[in-house]
Amino acid sequence: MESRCENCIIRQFNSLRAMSKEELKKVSDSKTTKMVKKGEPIFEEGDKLNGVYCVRNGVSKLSKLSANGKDQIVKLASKGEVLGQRSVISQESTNLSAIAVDDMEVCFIPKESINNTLQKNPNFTLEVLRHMAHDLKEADDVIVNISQKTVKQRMAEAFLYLKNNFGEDADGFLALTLSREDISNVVGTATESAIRIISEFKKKGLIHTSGKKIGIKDERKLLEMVEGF
Amino acid sequence: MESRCENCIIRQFNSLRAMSKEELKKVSDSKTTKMVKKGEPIFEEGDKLNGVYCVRNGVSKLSKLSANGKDQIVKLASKGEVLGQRSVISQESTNLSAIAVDDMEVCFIPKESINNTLQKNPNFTLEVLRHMAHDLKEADDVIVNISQKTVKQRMAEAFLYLKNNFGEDADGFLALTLSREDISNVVGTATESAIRIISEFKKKGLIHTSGKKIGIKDERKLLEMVEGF
DNA sequence: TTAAAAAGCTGACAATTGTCATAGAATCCC
DNA sequence: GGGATTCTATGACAATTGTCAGCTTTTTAA
Repeated sequence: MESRCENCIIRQFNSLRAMSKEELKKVSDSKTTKMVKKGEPIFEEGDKLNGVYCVRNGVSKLSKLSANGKDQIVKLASKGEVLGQRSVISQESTNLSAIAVDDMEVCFIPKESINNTLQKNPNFTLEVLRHMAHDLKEADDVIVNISQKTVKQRMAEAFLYLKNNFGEDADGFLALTLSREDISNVVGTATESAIRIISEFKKKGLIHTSGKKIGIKDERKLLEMVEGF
Repeated sequence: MESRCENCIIRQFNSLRAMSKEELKKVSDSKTTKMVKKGEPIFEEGDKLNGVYCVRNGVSKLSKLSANGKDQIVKLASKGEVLGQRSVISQESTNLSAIAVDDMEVCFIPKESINNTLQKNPNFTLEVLRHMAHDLKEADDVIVNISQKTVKQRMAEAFLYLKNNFGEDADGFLALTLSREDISNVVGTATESAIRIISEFKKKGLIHTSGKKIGIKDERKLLEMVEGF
């Protein structure tokens, strides 16, 4: 189901909102919509991107393969986020892979529309810049967390992050269900370690699980653990 | 010794080069130059910055304090780099401290000049954006390195990084001399671990030392170690 | 529906890394 | 110039984390 960018509410959440009506019309005329099934890539590390992808539905993991064959998930992007901006801006091939965690619906916007607007509309550029400044700050936080916190602390933090950013379903489970392997790749640890810590948290009554679903039981204690108590 | 921004060659290396003559003149009239002694802060985590700092001489470490009381060095900035951009752009207090590793000379540019140009000169904004895109890509690499490589690999990488970015002196030592503690804070490990690995590298003939100075002896083997052989 | 594949789980063990204690070397500064 | 302080270095030990192996459960697809 196609629609016009001018009317797309998703736009309210990202830098596209700083575009003028005319610019949006051009974008809308050149964009294409794409369905991506769970597990399929939107793009992969090293690809040269000819545009950016705006997430309409579903969640994507942005990850980077390390020399030892493990993926590190750097960011989870959902509705309203724009993927591939950095690559288009710096005109380099992308350093991250984007893989669907859910079934997804994304809009592809050719780089010409983006670059054109970047050069002509300072408000748009500034808006993109603000977003990127935010991402960079977050990246700094991730660096400090990974290097200074224990795996257990980072696991606790990851669960809280998932709750705060993706919410819970009707039964009190985290709305975004990740495989144990994905969780370990967010946290930056071995899958077995992640599983072990999940078992431990369950025993301690911090979380509860059902299949691969995880629910938070004692948020306060998880928070204390993140802080180091 | 004061001088005019219009004539400053440092500018060639950073986003200020995208400013027009008039804009540069305004910047030059409002800027102040400051000497910062080794060990002194330019600004500290949580400060609200009223402008950015352009490094004319010396090296600064950008670090973030973690809950366990250790600093994590996120970036080493030298001649030509602009500090505090992110904070000024997002109008938040800064998330990093900037401390002089050397004696430094920096120019302070009030945020009004920057913000004004950001709103009026798309080329400048785009240039800043490109820089930030680059920083973000580097930050992703750091995340993957820290989470997927061993301390030994990261130490080897740090030495190569120091050689490539700051060069060597006449005697073949790394031009930028960091304390063992700073090295451990770049790598994200305990100071004792860093020292132990330095000893080990010395025994294996990968590096040589003289006091706190470190020189690279076998670059190839260090590289192999980084790659995981 | 069922066989195959993938994901989840646990134990045992090894490797890595951090912590604490201590001592010598270098540096600072009065 | 000499005492105090900080930095470097190393040993001993403990804690954390990763690896491998084997088993169970869940999911996938023929």
